Amino acid sequence: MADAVRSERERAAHLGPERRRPQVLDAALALAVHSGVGAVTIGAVADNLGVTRPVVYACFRDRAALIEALVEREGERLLANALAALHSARGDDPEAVFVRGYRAFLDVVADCPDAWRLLFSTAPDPAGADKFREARLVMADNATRWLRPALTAWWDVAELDRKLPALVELFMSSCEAAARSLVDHPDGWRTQELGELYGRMMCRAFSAA
Amino acid sequence: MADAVRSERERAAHLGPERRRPQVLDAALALAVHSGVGAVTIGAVADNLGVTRPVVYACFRDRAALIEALVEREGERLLANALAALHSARGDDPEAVFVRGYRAFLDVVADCPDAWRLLFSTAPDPAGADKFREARLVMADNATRWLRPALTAWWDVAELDRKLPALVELFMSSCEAAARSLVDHPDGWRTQELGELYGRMMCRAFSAA
DNA sequence: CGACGTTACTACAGCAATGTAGGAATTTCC
DNA sequence: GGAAATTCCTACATTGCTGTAGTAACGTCG
Repeated sequence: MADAVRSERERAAHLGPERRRPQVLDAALALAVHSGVGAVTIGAVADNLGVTRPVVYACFRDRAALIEALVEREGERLLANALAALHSARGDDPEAVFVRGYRAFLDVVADCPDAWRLLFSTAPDPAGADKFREARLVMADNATRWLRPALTAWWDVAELDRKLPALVELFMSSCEAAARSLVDHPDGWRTQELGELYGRMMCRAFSAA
Repeated sequence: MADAVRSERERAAHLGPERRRPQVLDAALALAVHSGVGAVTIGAVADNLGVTRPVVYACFRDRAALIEALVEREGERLLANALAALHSARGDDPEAVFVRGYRAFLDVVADCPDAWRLLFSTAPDPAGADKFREARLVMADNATRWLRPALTAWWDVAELDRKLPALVELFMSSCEAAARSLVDHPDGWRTQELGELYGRMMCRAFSAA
C-alpha cells in the first residue's frame, strides 16, 4: 500500500537520519503514550511525522530497534532526574525528608510525564520487553539503595532484609500512585501539596514497618 | 496457512460451542497472563487447545468478543471474592480492620492470581479496552465506598472530598503492591504475614491523611 | 443399520504491517 | 550552471492474523 494515494503533502525536508532520529522518537513517544506501545508501528510513526516508512527505516534497523531506543532514551531521562530528586532528599527529620523526596519526584514527573507514562503505565511490548524490565529494575534498585539506610537509621526495622522486597514494592507503587494522581487529575493538585500528603502518609507507613 | 502441516494430532472431541467455550477462555487466560493480551490471537488460543481456528470462531464471534468475555469472566470472579473480603473487614480497631482487610484481599489474590494479573498487571488491549477500564473502575469504586466511612469515622480527615481520589489511588496501588509481592515472590511471604505488614503500615499512613 | 444433524477440519481470500529495491527530487560542492 | 551525493518517495514481495466457505468425521435417533 502506498503511504498516500496521490500525496497532497509537501515533500519532507532533507534532514537525514542523524537529525531525523530524535523526531522519529518524539513521534513514537506520542503514539505510545496516547494509544499504547502496540500502536507504535513504522507506518503510524511515519504518518505522524509527515514522512514515508523508508525514512523511518533509515533511522532504525527495524521496529524492535526503534522501541528499544525509545525506552532507552526516556528511561535515561527519567532516571537521571529521579536520581537527582532522591539525592536532594536528605536530612535528619524523617517526615521532612519524605516530603522533600515525594515533592522532588513529583516535579520530575510533572516535567516529563510522557516518559513516566511510557515506562510505568503502558504495556510492556514483546519488542522492547527486556528494555522495559531493565529500566524499571534500575529505578527499583535506586529506590532500594535510598530506602535501606533510611529504614535502618531511623526506625531500626526488624528483619529488614526479608521485608525489603515487599517494602520496595510498596514504595514504588506509592510513587506510581502519586504520579497517577498528578497526571490523571492535573487540576486538583499541585506537586507541592500532593508531595506533602504522600510524604507524610508514607513516612508514617514506613515507620511502622 | 493450514493449522498443522499434516496434522499428527488426534481429531478433537465433539464438545460443541457450549461446552467448549470455558476451555477457550481458560486457554486465552493462560496466554494473556504468560505473554500479554496481545498474544491472545485466535490461532494461538486454538493451538493451545489442540483445536483449529474455526472451532474458536464457533464459540466467539471474533477476537474482540473473546477478549471481552475473558475480562468479564475474570473480573466478576475477582470482584465477587474481593467484595466478600472487604465486607469481612469490619470492627472498631482500625489497625485490626486494615490487617483483616489486606489479609482477606491477599487470600483472594492467592486464590485466583491469574485473574488479578490479567486485570492489573497486563496491557489493556485496544480490543476490550473499555471492559478493562470498567473492571478496574468497579474495583476502585468499591474501594472508595469502603475507605470513605472509615476515614471519616476514625480520623476525621480534613478536606476528605478533595483528597479522596488521591487516597483511593494510593489504596489501590498498595493493594497492587501487596499482590505483586505475593505473586512474584511466593516463597518469601505467606498471605497472613504479608497482610499484617501491609495492614499495619497502611493503617498508619491513612491515619495521617 | 442407515439417514440426519452436529462438530471439527482443510483451504481460501483479505487486510495490515514489515522490510526492501529502484527511481525522483533536493542539496552541496566545484 | 552542472555533476555528485544525499535524502526522500513509489512500488513490490512477504509474513501473520482475521474471518469464511465448503467438506469430512462423528454421534444419535428412527
